[in-house]
Amino acid sequence: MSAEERRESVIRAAMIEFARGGYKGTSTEAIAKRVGVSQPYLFRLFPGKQAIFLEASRRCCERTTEVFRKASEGLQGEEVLHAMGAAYQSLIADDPDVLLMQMQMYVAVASAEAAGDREFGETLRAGWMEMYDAVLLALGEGETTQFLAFGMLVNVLVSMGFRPDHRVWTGFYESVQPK
Amino acid sequence: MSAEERRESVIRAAMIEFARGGYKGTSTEAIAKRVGVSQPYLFRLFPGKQAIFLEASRRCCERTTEVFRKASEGLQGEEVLHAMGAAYQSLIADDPDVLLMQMQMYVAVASAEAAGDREFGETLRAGWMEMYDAVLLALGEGETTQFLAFGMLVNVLVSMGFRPDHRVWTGFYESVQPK
DNA sequence: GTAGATAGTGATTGGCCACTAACTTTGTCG
DNA sequence: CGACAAAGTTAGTGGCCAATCACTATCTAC
Repeated sequence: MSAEERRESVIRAAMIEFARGGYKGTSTEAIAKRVGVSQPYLFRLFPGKQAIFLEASRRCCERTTEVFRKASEGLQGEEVLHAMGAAYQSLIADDPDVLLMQMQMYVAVASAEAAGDREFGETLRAGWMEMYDAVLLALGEGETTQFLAFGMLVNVLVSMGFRPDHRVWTGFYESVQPK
Repeated sequence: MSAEERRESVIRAAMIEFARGGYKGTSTEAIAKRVGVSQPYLFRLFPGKQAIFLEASRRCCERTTEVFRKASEGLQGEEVLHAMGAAYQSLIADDPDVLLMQMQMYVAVASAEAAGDREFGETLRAGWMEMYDAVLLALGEGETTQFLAFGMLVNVLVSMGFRPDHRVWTGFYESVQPK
């Protein structure tokens, strides 16, 4: 397998492992195992652990961005908001790790920033802004913030492990689709 | 100093350290240093690292809950929403670690859950629900979800290190206070 | 003053983990 | 064939870290 293909599979494996264990809580060994490759070989493909995390985070943002772009394609008005909500819902239904990876990215940036590393966050803010702008383009100034806010609440509720039948979810659905 | 007082100061120190470093990224040594006590002594006061994190998380929820209760006291209608928004804003202005600790709690629960530990999350969901119910009592069914959603977006934007003059914030303020 | 409890420390250990260095295997082309 | 490169491995290292054990100091009450 070519180095480029390997890098790709490492990033995919890293997304899963980092999503579940966090930056510090995931060993490069765990990623290597999932890829099916020896642990030291990761350091031939990437300069270090942080670089792998960074790529996985970027990929996570890109994937979400793409989902929003696709969902809003060719739609207008009320329909767009509904389609994008549904698209996000089905994204996290079929791959919950992208949601968790998002959360891990947020706290990783916060920790890096607290430790004095500005650069790490800079890259990820850029990735996040692409997603932001995709939503902005689809929904316009008025509804973008609100859409993202509800999205972030979803992230938190899922991360916290509230089951679908918990009252926080029934409250949530009544709020996004008032009768 | 009595053991109870020490436990209290450990929890306060832990909130700061865990907020910035996360669960895995914070050493018990760092907490002990901040308290001004030897590292092994922490294990006299708490059964283990996880127990310290759990207490710090609970404290973080309680503190937020209290802020919301106080802010809504004696107010009605439109005023309550505004007061609670302002209260949260001033909470995180004078102690940003509360916000970061929240985020660390979310991902820590997610990681524990992914590793098969249901119990850890159970306790923290209970703490979170107290905060939820404080908001529910103050704002009612209609606005609770929305208020929390915007709060979670604030958490994310702060964690990601977006500076106050960044356009995501101007977009945010326009959305919560439309002209 | 001494017995017991309470608060606290120093030294250590076993395990994990990111990363390095040196070596091997597998095409591939002249 | 033989040489070169690209893909990949085994073995090892230095550092950190949660948790334990055995010990010390201080106070209080009889």
